[in-house]
Amino acid sequence: MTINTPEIAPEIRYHHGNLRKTLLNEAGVLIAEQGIETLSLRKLAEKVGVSRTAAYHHFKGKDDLLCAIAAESFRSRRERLISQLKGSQLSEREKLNHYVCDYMSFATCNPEEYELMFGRCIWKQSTCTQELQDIAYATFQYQVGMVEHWQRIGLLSGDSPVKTAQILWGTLHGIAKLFIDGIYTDVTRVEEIALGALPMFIAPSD
Amino acid sequence: MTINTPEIAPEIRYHHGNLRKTLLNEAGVLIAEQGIETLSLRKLAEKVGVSRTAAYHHFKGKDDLLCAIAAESFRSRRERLISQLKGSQLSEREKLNHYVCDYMSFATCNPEEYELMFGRCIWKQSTCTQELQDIAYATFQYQVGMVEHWQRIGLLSGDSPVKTAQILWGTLHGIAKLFIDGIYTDVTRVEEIALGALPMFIAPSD
DNA sequence: CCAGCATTTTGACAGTGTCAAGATTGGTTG
DNA sequence: CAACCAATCTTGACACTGTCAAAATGCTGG
Repeated sequence: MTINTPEIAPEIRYHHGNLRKTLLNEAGVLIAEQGIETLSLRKLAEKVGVSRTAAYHHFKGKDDLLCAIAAESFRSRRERLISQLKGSQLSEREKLNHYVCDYMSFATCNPEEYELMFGRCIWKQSTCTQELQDIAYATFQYQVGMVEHWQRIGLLSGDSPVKTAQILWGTLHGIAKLFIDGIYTDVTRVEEIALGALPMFIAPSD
Repeated sequence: MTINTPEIAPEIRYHHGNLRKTLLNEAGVLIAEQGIETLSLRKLAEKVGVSRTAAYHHFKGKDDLLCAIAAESFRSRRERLISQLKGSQLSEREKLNHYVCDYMSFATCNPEEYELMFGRCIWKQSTCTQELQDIAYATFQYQVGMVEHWQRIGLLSGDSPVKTAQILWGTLHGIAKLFIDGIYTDVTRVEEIALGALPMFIAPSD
């Protein structure tokens, strides 16, 4: 029995093996494809090939699953931020430009993932996971650090790094959201608008 | 017949009389109280004292009802904008300040209404009413006109009025949304942040 | 080999939006 | 005044949804 390798020929078994990770992955695919509000645990279970309530032994409920996906997104986003600014022979001004473009590109290319990370469906509930809160706060803090650095070298204006970071983030977030939510329809100009907003933050040279 | 005044003693009648308006009003109350995603047509019908599917003879469906509420909000918002800037002995700079504060105040004091007007639940669907599109576009155009005026008198910087209006609106919208959606929790500082962003748009006073 | 435990399933319940068909009423026309 | 008709509302039903309790199943340590 079970001489056939189960990972090469994953036939239907009662114990899935790594259902939690599979659920997270497939849920991410479904969300990206069909949107975050039309995701249902039942559709997800059917797609994975498992019973309706199987997910409840790996997550406390739907919100818990969404929080786990969002936390994973924050982790990957934070690592991308770090790797982008570490090894690079770009000038600081180019790095700032690149950061803005990358932020808008991520938002417009992965609108449902962005909505999940920064949308109300997670944060408005009081059921927000501590894990998610931690990684999200860490990511924001890292961005505050970036702003602080750009202020120190005289690239960005403004007094308080936190305040400046809040305004900068708010601006990018607002423009992105107006597109993602379908109020602005011309997606090709989202980066253009964001870059147009950037000079307001730049300190007057000399 | 009908000597007894039906508006003073509104006993239960088969024909409600003005169900459409009542549904709109009560739906607005429910949304403001309990949030937009927890609004259900059945709860609404029960509150109004009518059958589950009565609303379907006045609206094509839930989306249609939401669009009608949002359209009404846009109308009232537009009128408020106009009346604020018309009769007022404030300086133009004070008017701009007032506009920003009022925008943030409206968003934070009526978060669910704001979410309904500018959130994805309406605009992402393809079922957006033509009436809603028209009044929303008119409202935005009015704001573009305001920006154009402030640019002409040298108060606001930037070249294209549309572009500047997009960035300004995006900034206010982003900050408001970060609060409304529960990412920023300190609501008392939302106006402070928005006013802190404003100087970036102000033209340098030669 | 078997008991215990983690995992998965089945059954069920309360909600939801929405459609079709029937019931009631008010206004209009003969 | 009466009869009809269209507008309005209700009842019934269906397919979904999230979630819990109890039963079934498979893995694993003793």
